[in-house]
Amino acid sequence: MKNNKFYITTPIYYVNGDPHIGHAYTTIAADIIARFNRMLGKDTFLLTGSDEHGEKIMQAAAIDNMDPQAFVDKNSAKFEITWDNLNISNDNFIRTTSKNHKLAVQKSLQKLFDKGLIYKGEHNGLYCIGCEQYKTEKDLVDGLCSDHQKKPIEVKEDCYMFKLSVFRNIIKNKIETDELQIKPEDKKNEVLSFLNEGLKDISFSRKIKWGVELPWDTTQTAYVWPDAFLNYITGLDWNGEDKAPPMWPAEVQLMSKDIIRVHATIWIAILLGLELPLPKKLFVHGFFLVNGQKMSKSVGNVITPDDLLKNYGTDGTRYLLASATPFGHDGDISMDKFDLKYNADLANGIGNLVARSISLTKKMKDAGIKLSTNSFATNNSNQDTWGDQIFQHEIHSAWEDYKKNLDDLQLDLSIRVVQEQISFLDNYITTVKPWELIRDNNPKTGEVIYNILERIRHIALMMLPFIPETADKILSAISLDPEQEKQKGWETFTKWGGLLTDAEIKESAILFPRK
RNA sequence: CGCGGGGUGGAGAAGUUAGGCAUCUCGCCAGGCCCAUAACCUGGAGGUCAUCGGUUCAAAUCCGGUCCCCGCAACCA
Repeated sequence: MKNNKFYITTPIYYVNGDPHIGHAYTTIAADIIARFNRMLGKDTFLLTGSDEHGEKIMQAAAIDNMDPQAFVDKNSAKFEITWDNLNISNDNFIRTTSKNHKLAVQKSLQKLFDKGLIYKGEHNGLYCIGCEQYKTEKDLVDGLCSDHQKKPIEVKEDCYMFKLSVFRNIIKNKIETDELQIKPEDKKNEVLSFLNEGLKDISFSRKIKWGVELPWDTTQTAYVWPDAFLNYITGLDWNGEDKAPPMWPAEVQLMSKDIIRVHATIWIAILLGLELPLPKKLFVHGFFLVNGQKMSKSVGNVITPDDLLKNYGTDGTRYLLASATPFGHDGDISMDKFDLKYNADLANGIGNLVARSISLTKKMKDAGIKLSTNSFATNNSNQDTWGDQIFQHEIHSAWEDYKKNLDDLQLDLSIRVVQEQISFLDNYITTVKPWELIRDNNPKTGEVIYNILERIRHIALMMLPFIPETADKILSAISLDPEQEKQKGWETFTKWGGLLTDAEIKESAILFPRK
């Protein structure tokens, strides 16, 4: 029954700071994929949310002189506002401080504990007295705390451990056989070679207050792994019962490359321990570099979602991020490159194309000519290379390519298919010269303009997952309602001829002003 | 020999799984068009596909060596 469902998740973001471009990238990509699957008619659910427990939150809250709960309320709201500004169509926003989530985490931990998968152990940490906090190896420079230039002391602390090690072989097998897909291929290889080195048991709890209390030992709270990862199911209103909700498992879990290992090991082991189904696919995308450098506050080259929104608007930002780089690989970005691409693809491309098409239509109407589709069927004997057969075939194969690329999550490639359609139509207009047809009152005029507008309809629908507001504007301009179009079903709206010949064509404002 | 990825006209990328005319976007040059947001269309210049060797009728692609660059190495999208 649930063959036709599509569940996609983003990671939940740690809300000790503001949303940055990487969060936006993952979330926009997930939204595009979700919107595409809704277009296909699938029962689609998009989940994102925030990770709100842990020591760093406590510290950040203390610096702001705030209660942790008030602090995460404030910060997770910033994320929700950003997603609103980016027109993200998430079906839920899961917060790890929500009551239902905490309850489900506790039930799950108890279950793992009862099965003997959690045992009492020790956590060895590097503690910096200056910072009053634990450091990881990565935090250290030459073995010293970067803030205090002191060597941290080794501290042993009681905690509960999770038997991750026992899951190595089964996880390896599931990945090798693609029962659990990891894409792209190089990331799968990386995970497999990591698994070859073996898995160690990991700490599952800490002695800090800000977290989910362990049911059997309230002096400890859940560490990030059981707390954060379970959001992917609690986000579906799961309360920890034995059976997963019908939407689970996820078809796609999106993430960036820095967290693939923990997902492919710890998260999967938790699911195996709870005897819940595994996600179908973990898809890993790359990082952004700015002019070849890693984005960092100290270098001062950070580009924020708000910077992009201010410059390019909602749809401009969505489009530029989605097409900036091959999906699944690192990419180099800069505001200069964004400006170029904005002008080339959005202003000069789709924006100008729509403007010239609508203007031609208006001139045609002023000349008293109507849209028509009549004579093509009887007109096949002519030598016109722009005949309707070619025209229809072209659009059909374009839809196939488009769908194939999006099914494979190749966002950048599907955008390229649409760009080809735009070029094709620009070329058609230049070649057929509708302004001459109108002037000469040529009997083909109505058909030619129909062809142009019908093609605009297809382009707008292809763009719908990427730039929904703009697609909406374009469809409205040719008297179509996006929701009604989608209702017709994929097979219908991708066919040639969806535009009505009596459609009222409205002028629309400039879609993307040039930079 | 820790693991993984990469080196393709001036810039950014595709193509490598499956060998078969080196492709796309931006930039540059020349022409065209006059519907459109100084837009759009056509043509052109520019590449020994990092490098050396091998296999083959044929190599960016397969094999071996060398030189560079970049990630990861347990809670940074």
